Amino acid sequence: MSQTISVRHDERTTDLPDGSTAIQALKALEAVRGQVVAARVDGAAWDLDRPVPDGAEVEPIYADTDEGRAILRHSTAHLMAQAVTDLFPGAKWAIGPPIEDGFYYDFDVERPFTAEDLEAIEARMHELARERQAFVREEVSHDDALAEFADQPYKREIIALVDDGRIVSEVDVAADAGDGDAAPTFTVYRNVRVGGDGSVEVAWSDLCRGPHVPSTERIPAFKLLRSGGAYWRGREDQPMLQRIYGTAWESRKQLTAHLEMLEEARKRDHRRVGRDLGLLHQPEELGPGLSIFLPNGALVRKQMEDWIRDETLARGYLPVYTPHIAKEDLWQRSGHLENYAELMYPGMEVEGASYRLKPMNCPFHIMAYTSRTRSYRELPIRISELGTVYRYERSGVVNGLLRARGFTQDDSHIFCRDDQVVDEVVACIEFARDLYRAFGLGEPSRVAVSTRPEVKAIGTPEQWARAEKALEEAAARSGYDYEVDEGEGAFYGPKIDIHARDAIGREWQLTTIQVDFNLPERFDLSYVGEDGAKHRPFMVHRALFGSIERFFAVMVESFNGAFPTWLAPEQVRVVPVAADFLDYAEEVGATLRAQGVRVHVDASDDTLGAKIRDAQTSKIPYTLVVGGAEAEAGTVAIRPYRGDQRKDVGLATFVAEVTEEIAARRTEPHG
RNA sequence: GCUGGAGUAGCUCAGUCGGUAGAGCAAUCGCCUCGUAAGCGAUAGGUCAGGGGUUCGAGUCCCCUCUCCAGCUCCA
Repeated sequence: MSQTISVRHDERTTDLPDGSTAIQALKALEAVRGQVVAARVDGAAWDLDRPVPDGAEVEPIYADTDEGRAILRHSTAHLMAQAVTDLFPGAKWAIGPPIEDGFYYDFDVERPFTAEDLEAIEARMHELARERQAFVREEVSHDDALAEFADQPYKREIIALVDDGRIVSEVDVAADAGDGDAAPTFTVYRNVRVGGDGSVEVAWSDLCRGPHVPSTERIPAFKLLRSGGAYWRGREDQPMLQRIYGTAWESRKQLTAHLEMLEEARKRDHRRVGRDLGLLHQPEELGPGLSIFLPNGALVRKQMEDWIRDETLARGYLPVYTPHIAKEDLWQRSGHLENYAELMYPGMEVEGASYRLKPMNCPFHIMAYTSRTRSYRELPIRISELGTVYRYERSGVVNGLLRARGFTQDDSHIFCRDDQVVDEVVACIEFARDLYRAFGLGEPSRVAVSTRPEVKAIGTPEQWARAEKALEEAAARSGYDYEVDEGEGAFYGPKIDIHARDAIGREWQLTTIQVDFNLPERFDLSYVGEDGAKHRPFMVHRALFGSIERFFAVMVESFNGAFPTWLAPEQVRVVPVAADFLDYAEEVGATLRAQGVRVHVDASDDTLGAKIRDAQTSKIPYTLVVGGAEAEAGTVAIRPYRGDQRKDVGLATFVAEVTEEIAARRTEPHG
């Protein structure tokens, strides 16, 4: 055993007494440049107060990085669990990982938490934080871990799962594998009170892999957000626990900014904005998950639909229209009754036959394909439709337009040869990219390849492997970094899902592209090849908006109802300063209308201020104020929803500007 | 589907101890005719989500159902 150890950071090395901790090493190496919460030692996350081995490469983990925040949040989860244990004696605790923007911890308690409980827990957390409790890491044996958590059944279950080599979640498993064949070592983190006289008292302990911040006072800003039920290990056959969500940040400023973002998101809710701006109506009379697009909403939607119709035609897709229902036999043959029945509305008996509302459009597009013999010369055949489908979603999941029971997909099915699949999928990804750009969403935030589900998958493993390979190849060729979501594919084939972020940073799953080798077989699809023989085509399903309704909701929330001019239901509002100038206002309106601009002349007898306010709160891109001066000179005073007013602009100039902005489908206001 | 919370005018909300329903905005009508975010006045608007129960009496207390919200699960 040597008296000194050597540590290094970047190119520097230094010697320290044996037993030196990570923070001592970092300081000795002058490697600390900010608020450090933990270290990285030879690539592994490491507590600052944990001794480092000889020869270690040591790096700081800062609080203002994703990794640093995750550690901070994980520690905050422990703090919360300690507070819950204090306030709810007998509470059993399950797991408490960091998540995007926060953390949660699941508890088994006598009754669900109330809002008042959360306030009390948060208050207790602040008290505990002020006690400056140290997080102390301790390695314990398997048996000691079992004994220590004898009255914590969920912790014991985690230990058992580790024993079995099954991992619940990377974040929470406390075992340190890597000791070869030795029994796993478990780590326990103890929250320790240090008295003024140097006495120590263990306040709370949890089985946890860590690392943690050194002390509770190093948690600068946190807030509990909500509570709700959550199944143990996420499985419906398991007991329901009570989960508390919270958020924690490296500074009060960051916390405040995050809370403001949440409030902004709440205010932007498409159900609220949709009602305020007359876009949507969801009367109870229709039933859950069903919506009316009011005229303002319908005009926005029409622009979306026009865009996708024009683009699909331009890219060689062939339009079809298909019915909303079909005989049950069709759904039998497609496999939907076998694999998708729980999401389908029940049958309607008519003239001795049972009909079903369609949950998907594929069988209809297949009927379009099989309407006559197909030649290899025709492929790929891209059948396209805005197809409205109905899915009997479980009652708890329905959510406005984001999760509806009736919705419309910009659905296409591409029938192609084996050697065309990758090209077609790449073209779909590029199409989706163009769509996101056109609608102001920027670049995709996430591209994920979903593979064969463990349950409910049809087709052979070889077919799946081939289709998954094609999708991965296409994803790679598209140039985006992609992830693989194991087991998340559709029952008939693997898929690529594309996500995008909206104006306030939230991520949405929109586009889906799926390769299907199954339906072509079920429907015995074929084309005549160059060799005169029959061949089986592949099928690519794809919906770029995903659902028009969901994408519409994302548009509403991303733009907060203030649509770019080309999408806005009312593009220009003409406001006469007084009734005397109504004639000129009508003339301005007629001029714009003649150019296809959606314009409304405010002929009410409200005051000018009230009319301006109405136009502003309606988020109309341009308000034109006209009075004597404008009528005299043939000009308008322009008040854009965003940006500065411009007076004495010639009417012809404004018409030219606004029509150009609309034609170019700009997502940023002109000028 | 599961756990919890909530439903009062078109919207946002008040309604005390169980005593018979209220405001602002919106709407309608009238006055005002206005130069850049709310002029003034009047009128109308309710099966208090629906059903049942307790009570002399229920928006209020109890039960059931529906719908919505949050979370889980699921998903475009």
